[in-house]
Amino acid sequence: MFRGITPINLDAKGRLAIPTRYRDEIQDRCDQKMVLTVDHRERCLLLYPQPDWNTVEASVNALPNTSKAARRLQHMLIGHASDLDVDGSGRLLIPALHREHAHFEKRVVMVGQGHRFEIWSESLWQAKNEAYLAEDDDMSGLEDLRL
Amino acid sequence: MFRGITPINLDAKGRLAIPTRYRDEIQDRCDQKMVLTVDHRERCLLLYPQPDWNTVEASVNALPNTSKAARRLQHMLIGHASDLDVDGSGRLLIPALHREHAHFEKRVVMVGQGHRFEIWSESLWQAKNEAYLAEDDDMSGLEDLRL
DNA sequence: GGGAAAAGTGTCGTTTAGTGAAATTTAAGT
DNA sequence: ACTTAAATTTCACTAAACGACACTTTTCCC
Repeated sequence: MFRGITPINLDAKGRLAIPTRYRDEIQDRCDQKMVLTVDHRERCLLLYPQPDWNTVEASVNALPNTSKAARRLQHMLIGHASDLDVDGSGRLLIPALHREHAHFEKRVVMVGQGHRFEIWSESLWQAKNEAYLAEDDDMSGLEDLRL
Repeated sequence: MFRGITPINLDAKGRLAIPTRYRDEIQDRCDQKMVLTVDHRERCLLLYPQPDWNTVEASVNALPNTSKAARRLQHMLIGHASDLDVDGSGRLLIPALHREHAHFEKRVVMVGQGHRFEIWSESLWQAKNEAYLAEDDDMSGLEDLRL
């Protein structure tokens, strides 16, 4: 399980060095084979170990393509999915289009989300957090939740 | 399986250079013989290895042609299909009519979609993505989906 | 039918981006 | 505090993509 948030500097070629504490698990789980795609509602990227991605892809593809929401998901998630290999130094080259899509400059944050990671431009991430704090706290539908 | 998204510049004659990472697979799969057609609901082109196209064509032809939707599919997909050979430098000449249909200028993106590719004008692709991000997030019917 | 122009094809050279390795810096353990 | 190991940054090399050029073929017009 991936958890925690790590700030990372991309290098001059747009490569992202994976935090050391995740490397063993990634090695075990997918033999360095990852899949990068975009989030369909936020300007951030999603990084899956390949086996986990395969299940996501299968369930998205199984949706009825009469549904508009389903086609949107298929277009965004599947359309942007790219296979990436972790190199010998534990780095991933983020394709140029993905960097542009998520407005990456030098500093990004890598956010563990269980079986996948979110990757944000640091400035967008901060803005997002500020926005959440400022928002009204509408917890309707979540009344039974104990935090 | 074709996966990933690649930006490409068409040359002055409207030729598209296939990304090298796909070339071996295309060579194996169809001996450089591809089929290009148009999508029936988006302004983009679809590129199949010839054997994959043959199965698509067969199943579209098998549809009852009493159905209006079926005739539309046959008209669009089969009507616009054209055989293309990858040249010695790994390039495809996109016929002028297809370029016009999909509003190609210099920059296009090639999107791997499993057994086929979508090819978009870069500006249309970006516009489509922005539209999706801006859209209201109506996920009704997809409540059980785990991404 | 001949000529010219346009469209198509192939090759080459330059530039840019991707890859891998090396070296310096940081951290950790003795 | 010093040694060792590890991680990150920098540099150098390789390969792919781009643009340019030249040659071939077809088509349209005279």
